[in-house]
Amino acid sequence: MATRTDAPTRREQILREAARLFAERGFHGVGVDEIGAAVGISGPGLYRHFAGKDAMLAELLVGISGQLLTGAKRRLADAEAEADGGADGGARAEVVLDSLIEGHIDFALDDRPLITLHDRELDRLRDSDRKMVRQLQRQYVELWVGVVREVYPGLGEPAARSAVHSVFGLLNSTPHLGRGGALPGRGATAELLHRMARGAFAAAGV
Amino acid sequence: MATRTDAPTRREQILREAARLFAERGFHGVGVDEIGAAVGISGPGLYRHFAGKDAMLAELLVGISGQLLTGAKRRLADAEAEADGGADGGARAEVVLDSLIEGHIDFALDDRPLITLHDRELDRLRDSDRKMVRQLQRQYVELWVGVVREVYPGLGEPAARSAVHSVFGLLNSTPHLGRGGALPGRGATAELLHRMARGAFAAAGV
DNA sequence: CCTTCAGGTTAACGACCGCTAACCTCCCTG
DNA sequence: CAGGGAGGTTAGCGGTCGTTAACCTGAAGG
Repeated sequence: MATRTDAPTRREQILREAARLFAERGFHGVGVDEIGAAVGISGPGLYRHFAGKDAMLAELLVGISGQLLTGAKRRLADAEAEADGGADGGARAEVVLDSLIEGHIDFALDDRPLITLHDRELDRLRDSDRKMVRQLQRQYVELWVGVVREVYPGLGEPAARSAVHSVFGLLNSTPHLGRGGALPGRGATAELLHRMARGAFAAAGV
Repeated sequence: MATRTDAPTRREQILREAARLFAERGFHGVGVDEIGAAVGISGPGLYRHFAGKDAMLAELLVGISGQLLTGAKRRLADAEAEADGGADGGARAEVVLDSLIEGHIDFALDDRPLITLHDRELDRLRDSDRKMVRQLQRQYVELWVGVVREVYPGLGEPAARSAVHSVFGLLNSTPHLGRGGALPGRGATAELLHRMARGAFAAAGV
């Protein structure tokens, strides 16, 4: 894993602050002057880095969806490679499912503003960008559905897809946990979410 | 139960359409002219019924929160009255929890736009309205937490609160189930969500 | 040393939006 | 039948917002 030690570029800085502001007050609720102020430059200076306000949102959403999908594919491939000796497909699927859940939880806990934007501001995109994001999201969902149905063969495809969407709703609830009296540490929260997700899937699978 | 057969008033009509539009494109993304057009009158005509755009959102959010809380209190009281003979508190708590889940699912399935607004546009309210909504939400959560801890005594209060928020995230995922390939009927969806919620709680409770 | 260019600045334009003002038109009622 | 209020209409004001234009500056490169 290539951990970055260099300073974030101005572009990345802008994207980070824009994501935070969009998540807090909504896309239309944030002005470009505010975004500029958040990174120390003023309003129209942003246009040296982005074509417009829409372009920032597009890059954020495409980036999120792509990152989620790429991570999931990697986890799937890792598990395949690791267990190429053992013939027990069911047990391998269980491991993959746990890995997918863990990855999604990491994302939901570390990038709450992005997780918020992800299912809130999709309709503010240009048609082409929105189609791109939707396609990435669909691939991500279908990857989960495949793994879930391997672990719970009794589950039909529509039910599995509904179950996956619902578990996403469960995992993406992390922004609501912030306000007042959450669990002590990040680890405990992650573990609780993981157990609940597995419990929900188990209950869905007959 | 007093089922209404009379036609909805203009006010209610406006609130319904406003809720739908706000949920689709966000509070700031909808103009008053659009809301007016959706009910057949034009722009400023709305001001005969509401003090302003903010007032519509406020009435919607306060109404939702109040309705959820009132329904939950009623279900709690009903269960207390119904089981005043049997001394088995644990079994009664189970029944109450099932009833709470059922009520929340009904709401999430029947009023998807409202459920969407409920956790998306809260920050667009005036301070006093926002405090009111937050208080109602908090009471609703605490009512759930009490019941959940009765069913799963091993669960600490912070964990129970987190679990409740997460299950809300699961149940409120219904807007995402609409797009393409959902389950056949409303009943099947409700049943699946119910099972998953119970499974999630069970997995949370050690 | 001159040029170039990345990355800023402020001023200002045009569009849009929430809201008010002024006016109109039924319908109900004494 | 007078009149008054409920519920509309259109015109327009004031403010905000995204975007562009024009200009400035400091550092790199030949």
